[in-house]
Amino acid sequence: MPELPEVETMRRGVLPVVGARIESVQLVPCRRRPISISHSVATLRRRLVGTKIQAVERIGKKVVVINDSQIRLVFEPRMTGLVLTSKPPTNEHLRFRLGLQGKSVRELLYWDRRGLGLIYCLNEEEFFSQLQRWNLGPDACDISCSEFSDRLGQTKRPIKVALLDQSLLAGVGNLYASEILHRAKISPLRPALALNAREWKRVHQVLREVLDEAIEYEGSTLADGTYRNALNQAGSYQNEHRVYDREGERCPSCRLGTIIRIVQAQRATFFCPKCQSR
DNA sequence: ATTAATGTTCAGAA
DNA sequence: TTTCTGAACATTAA
Repeated sequence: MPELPEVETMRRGVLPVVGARIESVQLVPCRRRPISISHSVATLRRRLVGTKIQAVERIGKKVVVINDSQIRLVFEPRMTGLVLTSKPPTNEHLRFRLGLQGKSVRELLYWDRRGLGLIYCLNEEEFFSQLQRWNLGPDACDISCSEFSDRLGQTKRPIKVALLDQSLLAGVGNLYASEILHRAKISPLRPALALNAREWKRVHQVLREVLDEAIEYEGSTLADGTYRNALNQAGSYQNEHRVYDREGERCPSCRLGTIIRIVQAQRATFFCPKCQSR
């Protein structure tokens, strides 16, 4: 599920690799299909071994490791991927490993249970052309209110679906979209272009509140327990969810309605029909 | 024991 | 042009 808060937690968790020298690159042998990599392992080795890690950044829901020759190693965890610096949840689904030297951290690992994630190793030119292909909107953590409403307010798709469109806004996923709309008291079914300025302001404000809080709590670890931080510890924001996966429970906000689950764009949406009636 | 559902993304179709 | 559908894969709940 890694959405912005989980990916940001991963990024912060692996920051201690900055300054380390890359000693080895390993596509971990695994009886399942190997994880998708943009180039051959030989190319990765040529581009990475012997270089020093300069920075770890986040772009939308991806973690970007940059070395001192401006090669970017990009991890896209999709559904169940994790970037860690210590023991993964299981050895079985360990997919990729960087051996490190010179810092307290000895390795950077990529683990992925379902294996839907991707790893890219890109030089500057490749990175910027890939950036264009990704076509990501502004990051949900620092978009301004006017940019937010300008970009999302153009479509007649439901606001919940618009929030998930990474080309409009980067970082929000299925879980946080429901949480944000509940706090803003906006129905997920409303066409995005039908929101007025006051409503946009409210959604923009709670967007920041929810994401900042979720980062503070180190993300949400759902029932399947997949998501962990870089030290393989569960997040705790799931305890703060007001609607996500709480079908049938009393609405914690108005205390009158009951949380329901609907499907929009083939994804589960949770909301309170009482206080999110419009 | 099947079947549906799970956080994401994208190609290809409508 | 915009929006919808299904698939990639592994695991669990019904």
